[in-house]
Amino acid sequence: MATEVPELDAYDARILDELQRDARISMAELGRKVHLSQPAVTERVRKLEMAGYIKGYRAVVDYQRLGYGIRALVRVGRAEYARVVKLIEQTPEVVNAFNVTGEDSWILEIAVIDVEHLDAVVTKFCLLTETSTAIVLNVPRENAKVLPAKREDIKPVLKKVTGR
Amino acid sequence: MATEVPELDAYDARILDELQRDARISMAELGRKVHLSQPAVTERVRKLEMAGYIKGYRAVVDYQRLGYGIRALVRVGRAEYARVVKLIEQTPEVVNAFNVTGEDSWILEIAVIDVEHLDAVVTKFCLLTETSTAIVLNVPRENAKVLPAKREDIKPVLKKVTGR
DNA sequence: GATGAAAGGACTAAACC
DNA sequence: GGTTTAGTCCTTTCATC
Repeated sequence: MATEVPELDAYDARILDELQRDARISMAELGRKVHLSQPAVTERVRKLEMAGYIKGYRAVVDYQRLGYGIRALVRVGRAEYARVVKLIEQTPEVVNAFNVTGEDSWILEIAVIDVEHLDAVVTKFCLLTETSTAIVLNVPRENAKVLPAKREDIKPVLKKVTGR
Repeated sequence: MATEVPELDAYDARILDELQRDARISMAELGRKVHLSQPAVTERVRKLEMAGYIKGYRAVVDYQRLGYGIRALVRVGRAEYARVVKLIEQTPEVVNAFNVTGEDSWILEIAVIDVEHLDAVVTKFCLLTETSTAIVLNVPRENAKVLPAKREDIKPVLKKVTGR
């Protein structure tokens, strides 16, 4: 449900912001940044975790640096759901797998070493159904921070044709 | 360059693994897990950060819980590069923006509150060029862990037609 | 790289407002 | 909900092996 999130106040929003910026910040330092005492922020972070707003904390690694020279987005056509999921599970090169509406049922983000490796991974999915591969040239925005949704942030679309 | 990463040994690989699992683990605990002393892991983590293998640490938030009821992937056709980048910069709903090869120059991952909000965001890009929107139904794999690339992990493709 | 010691900072739990 | 305090644990920086 796309409800508002009235249970989150400005402190929570700032805490979520800071933890998305640097997840390894100490609770004492976080407290200083949001102007709360250390036990207070610690308790709020615990509640945000318990309520499922925060799912975890992850180190962000550099694919290129780790030897993955190519990132690609692979569109995969209609195929039996369970078969695709199983193949994804057997393919560690898939870093994100979206099941989506539309002609292409899946969009997979993969990280591979080189073209030979790309071939090996894409071929596995080609055996199921049609695929279409796009190589990532660059990523001007990656894993942007997300704040609690506020409906007033929606900028209404100006439609040329209005009713009545 | 898609080089190997010989400068990373098994300890570094385990450290990267653990920090991708839980970025807020203490250095003492991390040391216990990878069987190194605490000063030793601390130094290794510092080096991994300095060398750019680790780009940072982020809290992973739940879009749904934060009020974003819809995630979508928007394919955006050919358009002037700078104009697209500028529009992305002005659109906080874009959480990932991939500039890719192929007919669609961009694939954007967006998080929006509801259909009205989706309309507002997609329309901004429609004004530049053609777009195609696919709603995310589910995400069986999200931000999977990545380990240092090893060429021997590539499973060679069995081609039906072989040369000579 | 391990170990050990010492100082500073961070975390937890309790009492209290 | 918030703060403060006290005790414990963690981290950092030495030194030494």
